[in-house]
Amino acid sequence: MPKVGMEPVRRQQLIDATISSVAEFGLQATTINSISKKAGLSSGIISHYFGGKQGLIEATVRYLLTNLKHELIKQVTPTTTPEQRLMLIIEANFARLQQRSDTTKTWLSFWAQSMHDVQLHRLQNVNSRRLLSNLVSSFKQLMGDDEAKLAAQLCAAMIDGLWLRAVLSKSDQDQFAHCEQLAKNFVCSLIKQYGA
Amino acid sequence: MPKVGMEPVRRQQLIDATISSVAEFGLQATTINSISKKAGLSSGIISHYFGGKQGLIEATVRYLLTNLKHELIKQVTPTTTPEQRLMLIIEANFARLQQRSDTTKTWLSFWAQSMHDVQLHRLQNVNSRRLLSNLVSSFKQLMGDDEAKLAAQLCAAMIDGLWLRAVLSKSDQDQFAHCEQLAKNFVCSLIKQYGA
DNA sequence: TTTTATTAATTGAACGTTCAATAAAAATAA
DNA sequence: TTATTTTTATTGAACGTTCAATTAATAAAA
Repeated sequence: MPKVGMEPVRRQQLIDATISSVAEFGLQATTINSISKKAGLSSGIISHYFGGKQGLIEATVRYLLTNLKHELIKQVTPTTTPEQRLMLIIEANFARLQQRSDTTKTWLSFWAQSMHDVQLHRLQNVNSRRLLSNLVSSFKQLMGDDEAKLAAQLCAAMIDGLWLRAVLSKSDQDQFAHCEQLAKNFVCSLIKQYGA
Repeated sequence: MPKVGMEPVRRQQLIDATISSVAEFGLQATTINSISKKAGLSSGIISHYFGGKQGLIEATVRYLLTNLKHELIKQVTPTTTPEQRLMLIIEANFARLQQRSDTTKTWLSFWAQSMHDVQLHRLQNVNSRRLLSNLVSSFKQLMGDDEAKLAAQLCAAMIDGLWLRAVLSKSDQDQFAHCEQLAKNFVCSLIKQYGA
């Protein structure tokens, strides 16, 4: 079996299997056995590539976060207007679901766990602050600094709130799309309200 | 030691200890030992009063939910205006923290777990729908039915979103109070926007 | 004494980690 | 090419730990 250069392949296999297992069973019931079984690999391989279960969990979170970041960056061009940029931010955040339906439950599990895990909390904070700073810089081009900060805070809360309630009520794709539209409309009303 | 009529006392002791343990260690690391130790009781008592760990977990969630409900009901009087009622709803929801600082982490843990636990998901849904229906009925007295439904959805998302982001960033009491004020201002702007 | 409340000890299953063994590919030598 | 050695990738059984649940014993109250 052994071919050279399997490392990146195996790492991705295990990360995918982790997302799948956490989505299906929850973080609590996710074991190295449930992961390795889904990956079609042995349990020992986890320690070999990630140093242990905890290392794999963290790598999985990092993967989800960088994915979210790239999802946004790849869409933005020099000609993107502030309004368009705000819409793209919303789309990227709701696409946490659209691209893979099983990632939503995973996000929620990791958020909860981040309250009791220093490493995960650090990663979570980076992500949360990036969303806010992206929003602030976009709003600042449309209104005063103070208004922009307020608008960004409300917008971030609205995105997370709509997303959270959709996940918790096990919404389908259509309901998610509806929430995404609500978030966009909300941004428009913020611009109208505070816009210079 | 044994006195008669200890059941309600012990039950509450164990529920309090569960909240405390989940807040400190997370749901994952909460064991019948960590709970019973915090309660100053033996681990066997959990099975005696709750049939097992799962029974205690569910009883704890039920306790938190009924508490939230009572928090709201006890404030509402026949003379409460719709605007006042909306403010009370927000206060009750943010008071999930104010009354006890360790309950916030507990809420988040239980939300995440509800994605993989049928019983918890049922309880969570009841609560989520009650918030929404409370909001809808209040808004309906201030605007048209369709506008009220929309306002309620946005308001529920804003409450949960602000609350979630405050919890995840480990905000202090002051920052929570600030978020509560943002939520109230948001309700006011909804009324101005859609109000008849 | 009988009942009720509680503890402390015990059980067996499940967990993450470790590690010696193995199997296949790659590299080298013939 | 073919044979041999070395490296890389992977396995799965064994180990020690931890957990929830159960059990028998104990202590106080009725």
